[in-house]
Amino acid sequence: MSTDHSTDSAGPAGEATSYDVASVEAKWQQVWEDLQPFVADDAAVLAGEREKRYALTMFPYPSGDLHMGHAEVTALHDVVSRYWRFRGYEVMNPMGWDSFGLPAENAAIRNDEHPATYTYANIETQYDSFKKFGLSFDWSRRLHTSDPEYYRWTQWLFLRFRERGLAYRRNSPVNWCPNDQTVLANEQVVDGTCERCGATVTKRELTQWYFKITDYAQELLDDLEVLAPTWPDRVVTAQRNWIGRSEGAHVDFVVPGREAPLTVYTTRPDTLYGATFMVVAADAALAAELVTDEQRPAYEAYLEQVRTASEIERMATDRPKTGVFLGVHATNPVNGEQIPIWAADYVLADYGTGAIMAVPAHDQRDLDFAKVFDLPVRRVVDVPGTDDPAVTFEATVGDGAYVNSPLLEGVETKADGVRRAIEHLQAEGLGQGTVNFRLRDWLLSRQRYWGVPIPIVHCEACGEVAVPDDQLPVTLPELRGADLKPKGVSPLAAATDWVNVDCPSCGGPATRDSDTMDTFVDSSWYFLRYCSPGYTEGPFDVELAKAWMPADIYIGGVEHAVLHLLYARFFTKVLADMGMLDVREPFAAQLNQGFVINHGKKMSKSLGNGVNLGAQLEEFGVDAVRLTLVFAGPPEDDIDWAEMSPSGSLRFLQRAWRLSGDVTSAPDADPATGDVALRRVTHRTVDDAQTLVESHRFNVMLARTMELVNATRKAIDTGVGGADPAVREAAETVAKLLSMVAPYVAEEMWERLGHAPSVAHAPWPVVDPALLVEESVTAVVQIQGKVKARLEVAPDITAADLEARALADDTVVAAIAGREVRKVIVREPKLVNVVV
RNA sequence: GCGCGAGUGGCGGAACGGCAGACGCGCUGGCUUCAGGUGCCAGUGUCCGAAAGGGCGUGGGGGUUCAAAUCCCCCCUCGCGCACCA
Repeated sequence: MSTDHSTDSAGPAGEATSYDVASVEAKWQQVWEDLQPFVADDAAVLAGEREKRYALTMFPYPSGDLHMGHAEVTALHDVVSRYWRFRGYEVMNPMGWDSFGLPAENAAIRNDEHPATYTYANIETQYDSFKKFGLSFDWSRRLHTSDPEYYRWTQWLFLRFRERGLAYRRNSPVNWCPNDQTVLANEQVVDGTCERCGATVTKRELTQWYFKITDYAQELLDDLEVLAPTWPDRVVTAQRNWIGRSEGAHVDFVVPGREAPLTVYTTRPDTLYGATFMVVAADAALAAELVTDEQRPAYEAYLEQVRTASEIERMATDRPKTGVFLGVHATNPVNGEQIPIWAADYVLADYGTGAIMAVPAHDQRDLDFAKVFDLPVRRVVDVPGTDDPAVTFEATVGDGAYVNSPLLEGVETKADGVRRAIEHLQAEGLGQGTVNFRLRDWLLSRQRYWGVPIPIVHCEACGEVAVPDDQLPVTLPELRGADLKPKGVSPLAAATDWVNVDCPSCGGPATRDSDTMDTFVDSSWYFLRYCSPGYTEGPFDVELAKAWMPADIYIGGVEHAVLHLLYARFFTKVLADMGMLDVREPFAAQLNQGFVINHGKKMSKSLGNGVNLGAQLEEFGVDAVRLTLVFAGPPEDDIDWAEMSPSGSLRFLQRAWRLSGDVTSAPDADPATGDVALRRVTHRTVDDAQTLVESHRFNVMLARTMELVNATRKAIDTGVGGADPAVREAAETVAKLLSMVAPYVAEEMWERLGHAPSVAHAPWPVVDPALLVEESVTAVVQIQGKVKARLEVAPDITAADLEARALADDTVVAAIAGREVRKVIVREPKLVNVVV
């Protein structure tokens, strides 16, 4: 189908009735290129000449060309940034590429080439598409995280973090993706599978680099309160859950024959009398150490079984509990009872102390375990309305009277019980009140090629040695094709020329760390680099970052609710502690756009239901596609492209454009001499548009713009006519409002209205408050809350007058029909409610 | 299981506690047109009615209020997030 929506056809007066989309796009792309209208002026902001606004959108990964999702998010971004520019702010509006990562590496293996080939070719494709899309980005700030000039500073930051004890190496079981042959951060494991490729994740014991994000757990949690008013609830909640703060106690259990006590973390120290056994994580070192020789074969067999079980199996909550007795006992500190210590996989090695006291009566998981292995169940809280869990096998968790608990006699609530128990434990030196977090340290090592090399050298004599700052960047060796195939260790390890170096410290033989960094490291600070992209003295110019930060809005997908957004917050806090930033939160406000879906389903290659952005642009033009995306509904909602009408959008744009041909007054005509009724509509529309854009209700802003177009059309055809200056004012206002969404047609209108480009440089219409006051308003009269009559009244009518007019109205009198008027509520000038 | 969020015409969606359905899509009829498309005019929640007019209507039930799509409680449905975190 090759529908031509843009053929000029002659109207009755020989006037063109539509514009040609393709030629208009070509024309204005060239003009914008020449004008360079969107470069942010650092000097103006540093000097305090203009207030700054920093509009940020999550930068894309360069896989293929842009798709509908990119189109939507950048269309929304452009509304905000163009609006801010209109309102006189100095707007920074950058874009770049998150260009390290696996897809490029996999493509390189497939095509026997270097990952950079795929990466930079796609970047150029996307760059051209962004330009065609008419976005007002400041391309002078363009960056790519895979450029050595960029990743030099990623390495620099890593070294600074390490100096502060915030980057460290340790040996521990890690999530391993057998397909990508690399480790994954906890955050990248989704339902036991690799977030990227979907392969079932397994565990491996490896020495890996970590960022100590847990040092900032409390602050990351606390500052969510600050963000809550301007961040989406779901993001704040997701982060709060992810950080997972809980309050409880460490309790020491003496293990006879062992010097150190076995310490557990519990949120229910008040149920200590009900602890009838203990469980240690099967894969924790502790379990291997505690097990008796007699039980060792059984334990090792169990451990083997646990290790080979996939994450998916392990995480299935309804699967029967498994475990093995370790052959040892511990002493319950409050009653001296000897209780058995078991190993099981339902206890996690890396949460709390990796060991728990099991209170089966009041914890369902412990009860399930007790049931399987026939361990005793002792109720210590008598929760009203429940039966003994030992009988029902339903653990109880509510408040109740403590039983079998001498220390807690007379205590009635859980909160009091916990408090009393902690006081006792602390007084007796048996334990400590404490706080625990679910958040783990961020595992950043990756055994892949296309990422930032970790700037560390391992020397036999000196150990771990940082590459000196003046030797940064540690650049990637040139590897391609089959060299990059995953082999369980980083491909860099095989590049012997690159790996073998002299120790920077002693000059002896040493090897480079051959892992690369998680690409989330790259994206944790790119928004700072935008502030001074060419800076060579550090990752960013501190003065400029202080001037531009925080980003006033961050637009992007909600899929980054925990990963990227938490990491970026962490980096910002560390950099603030280093004195390089004076904000502790990077993103003042956030907007999560919905997905563009098709026929009710997420677009995907496997479903084959993708909508090709390029084809849509070809058929309807950039403006119509952008208008469709922004008008579809609230930005947070999903858009089902199958239910949208880009052809309707184009029809509207043609209708708006036609206005500009019907204005016959001079460009400098004084609007004050124009028709007041139309001027009222214009000024009311501008006033509303401001509120609507600021509250991100862009779809309603467009609805108002459509109403203004309709009103202007009516004025031209059946009202004051095209020569009235109010018509010019209205048409110019349409061009400006529309330019935030449909820049091509807006420029075209602006030019046709006799102005020099660009409409983006035109002043925002100043709202005349006098024109916001309506000549008359429609007051409704309700009887018992039902509307019975409407009255045209002056906006400044008094309550008494309005009531009198309402009660004198014929239909009102008839509706009251002699009944007794009990009460009259008057909300002048809009409403009267009569209660009879 | 826990936590968020959302339910409004045929559809996307509007609506400071105060006229429900703005704006648009679609559809129906008419004008323009050789024709299709475009453009223009009128209509379009639902029920009764020829009309005037009236009844009913924002997932269901209850409540607060002169007045509830909007606030409160309970329930249902859908979507999303987290999930053996002691």
